[in-house]
Amino acid sequence: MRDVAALAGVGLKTVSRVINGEPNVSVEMIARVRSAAERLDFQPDIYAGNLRRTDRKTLTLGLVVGSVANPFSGAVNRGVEDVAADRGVAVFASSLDDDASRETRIVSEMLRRRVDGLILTTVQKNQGYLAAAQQRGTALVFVDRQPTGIEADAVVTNNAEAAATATGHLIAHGHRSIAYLGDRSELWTARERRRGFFEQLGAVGIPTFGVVAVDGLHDEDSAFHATLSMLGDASPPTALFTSQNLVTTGAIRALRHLGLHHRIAIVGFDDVPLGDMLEPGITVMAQDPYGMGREAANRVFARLGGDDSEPRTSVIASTLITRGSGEIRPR
Amino acid sequence: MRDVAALAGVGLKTVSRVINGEPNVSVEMIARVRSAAERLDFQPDIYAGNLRRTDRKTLTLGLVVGSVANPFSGAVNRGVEDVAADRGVAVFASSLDDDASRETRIVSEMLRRRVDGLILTTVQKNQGYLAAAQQRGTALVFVDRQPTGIEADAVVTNNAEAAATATGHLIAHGHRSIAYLGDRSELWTARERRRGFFEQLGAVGIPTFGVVAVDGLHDEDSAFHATLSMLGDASPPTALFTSQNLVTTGAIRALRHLGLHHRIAIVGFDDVPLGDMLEPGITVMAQDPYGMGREAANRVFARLGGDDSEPRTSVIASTLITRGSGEIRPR
DNA sequence: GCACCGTTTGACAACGGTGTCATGTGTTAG
DNA sequence: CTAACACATGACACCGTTGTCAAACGGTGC
Repeated sequence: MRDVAALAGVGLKTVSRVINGEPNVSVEMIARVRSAAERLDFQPDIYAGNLRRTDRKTLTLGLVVGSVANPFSGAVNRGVEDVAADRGVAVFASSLDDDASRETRIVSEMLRRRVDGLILTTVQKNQGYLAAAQQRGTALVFVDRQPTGIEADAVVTNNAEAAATATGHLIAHGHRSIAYLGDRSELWTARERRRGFFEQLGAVGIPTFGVVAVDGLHDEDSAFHATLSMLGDASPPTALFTSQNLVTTGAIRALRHLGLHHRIAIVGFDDVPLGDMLEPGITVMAQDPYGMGREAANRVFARLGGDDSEPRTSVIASTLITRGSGEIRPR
Repeated sequence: MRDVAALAGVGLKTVSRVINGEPNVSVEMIARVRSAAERLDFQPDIYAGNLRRTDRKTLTLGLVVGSVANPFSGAVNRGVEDVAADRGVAVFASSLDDDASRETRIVSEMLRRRVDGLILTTVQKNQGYLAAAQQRGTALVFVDRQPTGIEADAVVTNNAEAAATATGHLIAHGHRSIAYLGDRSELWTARERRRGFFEQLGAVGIPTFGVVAVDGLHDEDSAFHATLSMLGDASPPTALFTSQNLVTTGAIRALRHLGLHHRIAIVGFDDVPLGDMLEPGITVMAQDPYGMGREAANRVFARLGGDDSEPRTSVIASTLITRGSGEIRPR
């Protein structure tokens, strides 16, 4: 900037004024500074400016998700980005792989970069360590998770309700013996879906003590093997409820492996890519990750804009998409 | 930091020394500063430090991709992130949607944030506008694109060669009438794949003037309709080569819509999620986006580390995955 | 006892910008 | 003609941190 000022033969502050479009600068000055800036390809350093600026905004958001390579996280990321981009805000995304030990490190890395807000899909049991950052003005929004040990906004799917609806769908098609294939129970979403599943069974009077339920499935492979061994039992279930997309594909793989994909019903939580083109098509309870990302970003900007109402939890509805696999009736 | 110094009753510089682990500080000082920093939950401002620091590194990378919601881009993103995270570098990802007008804005936004390096999947015809940034020391690496108007590293798939191999695979299964369904020809990758396709036809003596080729397909819908109208012709092709994953799924949808998915062969460029579970399974030429991301990040860090050799293009091989759809023989 | 040296510490300037304020200039009202 | 005022401009301090340098201190060798 000094170079620009020198080249244009004006004071530093005048350059600053022109660059930031402040009023009370003569047209001649504006032209001179503009052309000098152009010639030097001057780009103001956003962080240097923020050092002195009173609002202290870095126009930066941190997003912590499972993995940026996961389609669910990708859609959340995109939702956040779209809202942020409208305000000239850039987004740091970081993958956690559901590894609690990485969480603290990643978050602290982002705080060192003075992000204005953090959107988090946390895995640690307690998020109390974020209180200091929140106190200092960092906007905190949890997405697909309910925070523990701290009061903050959250954006979640109607997990229990949606799981109950999905389960009800199987029951409505005549199933009484439905197995549950779930993710690791440390995850709040997994517990909620499990709860919805069992509550629905209870609601229609299906005894829950005999229900086959496997937890702790976190990838295709573990789901594949869990499904195989489950269906090898003496009295296998007539339908499966899978609580997450990787678990769903793993289970489908197992059904096909055994040639049972036209006989055993399955409803998955979370949409599966190309789920409509399989045979049968995969019936799913589809979440709206893009909408969740948008809502989370909107909450962040509302907080940054001064909204100091009570922390609120936005619930984003999911939709049952029937494609065939959930409508198979038991023999 | 001033607060920490005051609380510990030491000078500013001493705090700085402790935080950065510089030598020649007494153990007693270290303990006093540490505990004060702890009590205030002090996080150094990385950008303020970089202002004065001589190396001037923000430990930040910019990544410009098609869309963070696209699985290909997601995998690239993850590859970049994994390499960057090892060095404590954070990644800004931004989606372009192949919209040339957004490119300049997004890049300039990143330069204002003083990213150490930029990894770009550009769409504009010319990247000469990046020369000034490159001059100033920003490491530039193009991924899935060959730069024009500037000399810089690139990481690409062996597009032409892989397209030729895929085409050869169809020819080897008896096809002589193969249609080409391609992306917009402004994209370098689309042109390369088209070239590989036609060169392979030429190589085995199939006259190319009669070949049905459609360009400009950029989403499922356009590919769906292009495929429908193509197969409604008097003498439809016996096989399809689709140059991109969305085009592939659009074409598959059309084949199923017409009930031709077991009669017309198809080989897609770029892998399709769950491609192995369709019937028939989808034969694809799978790229390695994760590997591309890693390689791109490695190139960036090599340049930042002082490597000033000639710009080089890394070619990442792709793999033909046969699953059924590419092995259908013509009637 | 004194010069010399290495270690520990803090004062101060600097990084690239912005906020504040004073100064200079031209215009308008009385 | 002068006071009052709005506009245009730049000098200067400051944001949070690190590089440089000098000062204070204790130990060592002569």
